[in-house]
Amino acid sequence: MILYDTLSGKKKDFKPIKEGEVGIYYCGMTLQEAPHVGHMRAALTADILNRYFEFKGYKVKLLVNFTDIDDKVLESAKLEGKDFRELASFYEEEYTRASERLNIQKPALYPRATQHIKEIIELVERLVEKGFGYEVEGNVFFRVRKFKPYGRLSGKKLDELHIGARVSVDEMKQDPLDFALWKAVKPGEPYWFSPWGKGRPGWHIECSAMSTHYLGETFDIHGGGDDLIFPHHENEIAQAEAATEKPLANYWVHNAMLTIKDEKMSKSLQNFIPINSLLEEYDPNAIRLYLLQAHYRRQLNYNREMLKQASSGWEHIKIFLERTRGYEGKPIASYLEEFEKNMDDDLGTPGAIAFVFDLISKANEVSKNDTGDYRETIYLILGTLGFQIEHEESIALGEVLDKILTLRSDLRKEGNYKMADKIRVVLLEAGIAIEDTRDGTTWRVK
RNA sequence: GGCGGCAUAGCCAAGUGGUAAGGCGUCGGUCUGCAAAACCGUUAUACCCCGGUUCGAAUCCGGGUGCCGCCUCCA
Repeated sequence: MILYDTLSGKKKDFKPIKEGEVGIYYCGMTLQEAPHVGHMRAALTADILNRYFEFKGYKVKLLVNFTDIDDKVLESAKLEGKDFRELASFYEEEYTRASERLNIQKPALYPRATQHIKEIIELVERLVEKGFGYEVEGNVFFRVRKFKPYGRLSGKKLDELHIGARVSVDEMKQDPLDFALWKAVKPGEPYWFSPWGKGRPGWHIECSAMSTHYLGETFDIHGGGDDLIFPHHENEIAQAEAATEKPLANYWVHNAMLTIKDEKMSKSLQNFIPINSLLEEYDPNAIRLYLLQAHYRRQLNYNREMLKQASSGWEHIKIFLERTRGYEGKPIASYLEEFEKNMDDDLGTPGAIAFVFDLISKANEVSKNDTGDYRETIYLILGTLGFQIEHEESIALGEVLDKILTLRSDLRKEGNYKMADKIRVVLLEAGIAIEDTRDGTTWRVK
């Protein structure tokens, strides 16, 4: 399996640290705003890593973190007149609700910054001891220029950074590039006790502390949105590697941004689509299809038309599965290999999905006896890609519909189309679409 | 200004040296009381432009043009 690694700028063959196991840390979100489609693209990328490694037989340990304390959270809480904990919990709940609906497999853990203050303080202490951190009036800063590899991940040069910089001027910093590991408490703010007095963690430190705490000083994959490459992940590397003198992660995976009208979807631009409102309008599987039909490293534009297209595409798949309901068989090995060939190349979900459509066409050509094998193959692939296929229709509903449809069939034989059509309309109103085909009448839940 | 990425049909999107996947839409056909769906077929002499390398390039090299991301909080 090959993965593109941001640090080396190349596709690299994946080799786990421990045979058969993979540890992944994927940056979730800062709990300051409603989760939007862009956040879900990241969550989905992590989900595909999670599911696909599992499919390949790995034991996966995936962590998706929440930053529930920092400047932005406090600011947002103040604005909404809420306690920051209340605010964070609220958005976290929104996030997990959307994740569930999108059938995103639960990570091993959703670690939160406020639950790891102890680990954070320990890491900051270590950095201070080694001379990478320095304390000024209860604040602790990271000495960026002392960490030589700084800028390697993002390909930035310190002096160039300086030029275009809008680096915050802070009298207390020895160098404008330095960033906060620990912030002294300000009036009215929440705080924790530390060797430097009352205060709270800086923005980047929690990820370094939590990832190494759960996954070890060096782990397999670290991921996140590509807007986090700088400064967030750059700083994470600096903090962790200055302390441990070991690489933080072997592979850096970054998903590209979602844009809307050719602009990045983000809070500051006020152009984001909350995922939960989108979920009210579209089938979660259609949203998943929309996102997975583009490669995760390619910027993707959002608009209604594309969601509509994805909805039609999903209908197509769904109808095939419903039409072949009850067909039995076993997955076809050569086709699964084809699927893997796509996925092994840096998570080629677009190719994998195109292949599913191909398989559906093929399934239509083969004899009824073989259809089951195709169905099972398609089913397995879709499941690995995280599509949710409800396969247990209510028996009672099925029985009732069978009776009604038999009755309607009699009416049609008698030429009573008026009544037959009326039944169709009424059922549609109840959410059941029926279709008359050569082999009889079929039904499906709309 | 620095760094990175992208440019493929009406829309979306794969493909990174061997002659253009797939989806949506369109059009035609089969089926059908009608409807819907399904199925079959159709839809890029061609991959932003100009040069070059090669038997051969969307794919490699050079030069343009346009768009986006990061350099500040952001998935």
